[in-house]
Amino acid sequence: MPAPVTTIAALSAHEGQLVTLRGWLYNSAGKGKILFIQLRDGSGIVQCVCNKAELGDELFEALKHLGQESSLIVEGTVRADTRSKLGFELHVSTARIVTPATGYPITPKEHGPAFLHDHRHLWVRSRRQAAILRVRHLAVQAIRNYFDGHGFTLFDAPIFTPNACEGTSTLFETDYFGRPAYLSQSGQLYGEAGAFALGKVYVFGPTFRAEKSGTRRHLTEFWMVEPEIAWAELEEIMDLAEDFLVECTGHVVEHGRGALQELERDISILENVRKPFPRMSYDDACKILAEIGHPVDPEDDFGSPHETELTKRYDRPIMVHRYPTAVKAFYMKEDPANPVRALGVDVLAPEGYGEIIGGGEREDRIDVLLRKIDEHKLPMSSFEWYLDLRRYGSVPHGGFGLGLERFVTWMCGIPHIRETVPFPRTIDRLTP
RNA sequence: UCCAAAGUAGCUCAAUGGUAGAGCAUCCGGCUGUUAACCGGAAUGUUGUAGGUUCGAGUCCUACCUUUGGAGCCA
Repeated sequence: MPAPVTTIAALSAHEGQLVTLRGWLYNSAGKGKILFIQLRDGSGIVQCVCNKAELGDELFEALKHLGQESSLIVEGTVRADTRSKLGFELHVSTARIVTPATGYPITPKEHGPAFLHDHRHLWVRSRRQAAILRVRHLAVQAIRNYFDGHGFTLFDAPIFTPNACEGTSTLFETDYFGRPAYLSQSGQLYGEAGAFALGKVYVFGPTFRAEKSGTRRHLTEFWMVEPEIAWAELEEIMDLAEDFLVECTGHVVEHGRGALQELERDISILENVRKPFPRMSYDDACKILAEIGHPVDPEDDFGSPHETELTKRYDRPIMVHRYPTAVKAFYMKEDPANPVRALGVDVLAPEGYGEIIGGGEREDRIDVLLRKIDEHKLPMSSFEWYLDLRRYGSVPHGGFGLGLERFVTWMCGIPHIRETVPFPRTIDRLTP
């Protein structure tokens, strides 16, 4: 009678018992008549001890010559052992080789990023990559939990869109039965329609940007969550962004401690993400930058080196609000107290991670909106449906967009965004 | 799009303008406590592509391709 199947993550509950594990050979080390196999099953890695005298010559020799990532099923006794990182190891009584593998390209030694990304379909098997993808999963879970638990309704926006949402970014054009269609660069305008229908909604889906940005903070395809709330003004949007980030960070830390430790993340920095986040106007941020020796032209948006210098001064995310209207999207509401400033807010993550959230209050007055569409030289006909939202019972409203991968990059404390998605799409990478 | 750097064995990298090298991976052998094991042996090359300079080019020059980092733009 075969021993019951379990997983490596659940091994501690089976100490002293005979169990079956199914997995892949992560690494092995022969020592004559004893063989150590590091078995990976997706839930963890455990050392399996094989003894020649107990397994017999034929099986022992077969296991000894098994290449990295060969799949196998092992049956053995779970034993506590202080020499194992896991605290347990499996003393193998028998094994079955499912599919032997030879020449697995990703070895335990170092590799360059181009090679690893060419083998992304295999690279995701490695400990570090698996840990990052677990953090991503927890981040998505936290985001859904937060909005679902705060009265928001999921409101899906289309991915094929007839025109630019903002008119600024470059879009991916596709052939839609003979006419052009564009991959969505934001679900926000549709989210606004949802907010006037359902009160509080969130759009959560993939977003596409054809900008030729080849930096460690950019993907051409990424996931964005965009809450949108009727009756909300800028202060309420900032309160929401703050509460949301505290909750999501807390969820990742609470449930992802093991993964974060695998990534050698300094968890104390994430535990520091508590209210209140420092809030400052763009003009005040410019003053601070000037004081610390990084002056900026206040009518121009500051760049990413300035952003980094600013965030270095704080131990938690900061919120910069009221940017110059001229550099912001047409739909952003002008500050009635100072029309050259817009009621927008960026949330900048600490440790140099920078902008993870952009949002604010939307222009709710149709006459101003008509003027802004004209000023931005956008095709009025494309926005007729959007203008209808102002024609039929417009109210103050707003929201923000969080870049999922940027949030995950920060949670993991890793240098590059491309490792936070299973198959990254960047300016020069479309495969695998 | 702009600026900078780099392309040599399956991988990571060496090689003063003068015979193409090492470690790892692979294959063979040895070892009863390894953790990126160790020891011995074997095999591994159109030096990104196309031109050019030179007696001679991996090395110098030009163009192109690819990759990496950064800027702008953004989440």
